[in-house]
Amino acid sequence: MSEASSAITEALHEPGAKRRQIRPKAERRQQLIDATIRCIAQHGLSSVTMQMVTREAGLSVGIANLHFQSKNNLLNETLRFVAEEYHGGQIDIMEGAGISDLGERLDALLDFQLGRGVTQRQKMSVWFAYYGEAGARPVYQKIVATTDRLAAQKLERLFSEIIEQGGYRDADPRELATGYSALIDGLHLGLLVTPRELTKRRARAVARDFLRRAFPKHIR
Amino acid sequence: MSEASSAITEALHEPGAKRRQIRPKAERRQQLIDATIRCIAQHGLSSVTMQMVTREAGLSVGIANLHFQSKNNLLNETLRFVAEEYHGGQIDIMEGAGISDLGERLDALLDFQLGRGVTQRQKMSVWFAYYGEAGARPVYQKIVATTDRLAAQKLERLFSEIIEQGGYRDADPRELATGYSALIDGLHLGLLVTPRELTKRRARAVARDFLRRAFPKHIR
DNA sequence: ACCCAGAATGAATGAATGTTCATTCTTCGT
DNA sequence: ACGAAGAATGAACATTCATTCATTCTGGGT
Repeated sequence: MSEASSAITEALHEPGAKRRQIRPKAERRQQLIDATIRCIAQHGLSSVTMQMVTREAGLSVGIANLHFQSKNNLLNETLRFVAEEYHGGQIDIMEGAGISDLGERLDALLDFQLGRGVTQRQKMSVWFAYYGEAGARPVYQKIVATTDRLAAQKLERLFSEIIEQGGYRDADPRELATGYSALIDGLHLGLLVTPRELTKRRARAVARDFLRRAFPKHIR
Repeated sequence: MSEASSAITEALHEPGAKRRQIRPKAERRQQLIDATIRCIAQHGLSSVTMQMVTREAGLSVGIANLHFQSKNNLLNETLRFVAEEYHGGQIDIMEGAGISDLGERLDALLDFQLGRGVTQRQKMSVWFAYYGEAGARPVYQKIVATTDRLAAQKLERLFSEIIEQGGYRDADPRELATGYSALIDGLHLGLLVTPRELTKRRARAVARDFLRRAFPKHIR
């Protein structure tokens, strides 16, 4: 305190002084969404405040309502972003992603789902924070539903191809796809809630085991 | 308003008039926990207020802080109740429950996990509402951890017995137990978030399929 | 019939939070 | 160099919520 602002002009040049910067709307929006994700992960969806988010973003409180109209809208857009990032990544892999061998493609999918990018606590926290509220908020259900359905269809098709290629008997692609998706979700949940019991390595092994039982010729 | 209380003594006999009742502490606590569950399911954990809960319970606002010391404590106790109900039910079945045949016991477990009692939207909502916050609140992790670990051990032991009895090769009880638990959690999540896509009937079929692949001699 | 321990009430309180908006500041085109 | 468009700020405001506590009421014991 004692060393602060001996002169007003001085303040602009002080170490901690943040110069007001003007940036395009899109950039600020992303900045705020990223800050929201970090806040949800650290404090939980129910205790996130606008002040918290804007401080985390290094911005003032007014700006959030400037770019998003309300807190609710900011939260919705954040969910949309996370959902599209997650499902979008999956879809890219399932559609091909330069991998022609179906077994390898499955492996790539598993890597994405339980690898670095997605399994960061941050993203998982956000994911389940919204899921937790989804029962009471149809808005959240609707936001996820679109991309979710698309990803489910792609997975079903991939499984279909694999089943045909491998000539697997008694394998229903829809049932297996539902099971696999649920298994991945459940593993994410375990990683989040009981990280002591379930390591990322074990989660991977469990998921691979599921795939191996279903498609033994394709996985290891 | 116009017809209300023409005389003070009258008020006590009016149709809507609720007479103050004194009940033992334990009963009031349960009453409040039940109301909390309904409120979380209907409005979401983040928008539950004390006024909401006490109104739902048909009691005054002061009483919640009389029996639980704070809102946080009420929420903690509610989670503890739900966790014990769910895991306790599972453990009872796995420990025997009068069913000697292991395959039938597995079926009973599945019935409990995806049957009427647990799959009620109410209970699922509550379950995942807390999970959503668990990443940021170690308290919730700790509350669930105890019963959760116990249930996991019992499941592992049940699977061990089945593996031995069936002489299944390449079946690791721990891995299978982790996978099955995760699958059930994931299915619950699907039932909650996308009830249109996933029916209870299909969820059951998916879970049975998992068990059949692992223990073909025991399941159908 | 009466009494009192303690259960129940709800208005009052203070703290926290979302939203607004008058004002300040940057940038860019001219 | 200048001015305008609009990006950014944060103090102020209204609302909502958890918590408190002085007061009222109930029912079992005597």
